[in-house]
Amino acid sequence: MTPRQTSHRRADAQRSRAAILDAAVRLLNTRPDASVEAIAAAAGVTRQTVYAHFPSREQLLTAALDRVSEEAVAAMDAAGLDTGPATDALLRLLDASSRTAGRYPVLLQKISQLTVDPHTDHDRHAPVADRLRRVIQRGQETGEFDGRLSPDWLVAVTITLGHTAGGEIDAGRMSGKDAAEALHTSVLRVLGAVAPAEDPTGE
Amino acid sequence: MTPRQTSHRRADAQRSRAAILDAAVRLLNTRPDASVEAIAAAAGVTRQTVYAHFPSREQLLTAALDRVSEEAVAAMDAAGLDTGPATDALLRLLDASSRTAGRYPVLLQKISQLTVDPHTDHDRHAPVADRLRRVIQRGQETGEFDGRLSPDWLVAVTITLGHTAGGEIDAGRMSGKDAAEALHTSVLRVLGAVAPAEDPTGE
DNA sequence: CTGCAACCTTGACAAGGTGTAAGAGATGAC
DNA sequence: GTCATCTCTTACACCTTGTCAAGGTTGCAG
Repeated sequence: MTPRQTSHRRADAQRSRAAILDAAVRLLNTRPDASVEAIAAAAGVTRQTVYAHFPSREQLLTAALDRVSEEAVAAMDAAGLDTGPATDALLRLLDASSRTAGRYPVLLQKISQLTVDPHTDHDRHAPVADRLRRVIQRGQETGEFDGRLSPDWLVAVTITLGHTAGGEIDAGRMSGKDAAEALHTSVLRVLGAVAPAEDPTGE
Repeated sequence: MTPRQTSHRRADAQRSRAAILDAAVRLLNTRPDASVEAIAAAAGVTRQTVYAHFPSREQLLTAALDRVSEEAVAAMDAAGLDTGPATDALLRLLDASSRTAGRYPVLLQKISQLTVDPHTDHDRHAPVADRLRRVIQRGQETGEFDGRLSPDWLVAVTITLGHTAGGEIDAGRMSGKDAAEALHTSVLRVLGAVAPAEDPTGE
């Protein structure tokens, strides 16, 4: 039953899989507790077909998150992490992430935090975290950022602050512009950025 | 059916309610997806009795969280928020919160983030957030903290950073001591604390 | 263009969760 | 000791996840 994906016949199987993931991302983004049946229906497929591709609901969610994660990673890579001052690269990276995260507010805000397994979650965020860590480490080596806090902690903090900013926007407590500004300032402060432009976009 | 709690007979009803909440906190802390039946059993009560006191599973979780919240608020109030420099008061407050949060790691890490309603969640954290805001505002007024970021944002950031530190501990990626140290430093940096002792506990 | 393997679908089932209901029994307040 | 209040038992309807088997379609190889 399980499509073997590596062998003989996979044209329509691949198409089904893509349709399911597509529907999953779309539905879960507006209703994180959507049932497998609802996702199947939105994909124009039967519930059993979903189970033919994904062994459990959780694995389906994982695959959907991975898809979003790939999109985020692509946007980050397009931001040019290794060019220019680390501070600038980091801000570009934050903006790129914000744009992707802004496209899937509910999905990232809710689902990514109800993962059961801590190290599964860690693995999922790894590609994103790696890029962040690279920039942060570079900044620490060049002296742009303070080196007293460990890169791992700073990565976690940066991601968390990004989620916080997104949450404030979603809750309607901050405008997108204010949140981006507060996020920039806060991240730079935590990083101990020297000569913190403090607020390059403001007055 | 619903115990009226305000009128005539409430001795054993109150006792049942307390036992249920007690069991809920205890069980949910180790298994956030515990069923109502499991909670009822742990409380020495039937599932229907639980439903006699709490109309739905979600309201039960809310009540359990409120109980933990009260404990945290009590600990915070005992920390003496209005005495001494705001920086010291804030650090005392963080430690008090950490101690309470450390007692309910899973419950706070998981449950408090799968709340459905954003403003319900905001209300639940209100008592905690108010005390934080009071200290932060005091620090801003005395000039101990920088005033460029809004108190509301700083409150959200501080709570979030506390959750992050707790998460790193739970995941085994940081020791309690390291996490507390990183949390102190990070919060003070975001607040723009002047003369940041940077790390009063370390070397 | 025919065959066959891979895929999808229909239908049915078991297990477990939430929430509701009615009636009999136990318990505490007065 | 009485009676309202609370709890228990039993039963139900509904939804969701996950599994199974049998039959119908589709696409690729030859």
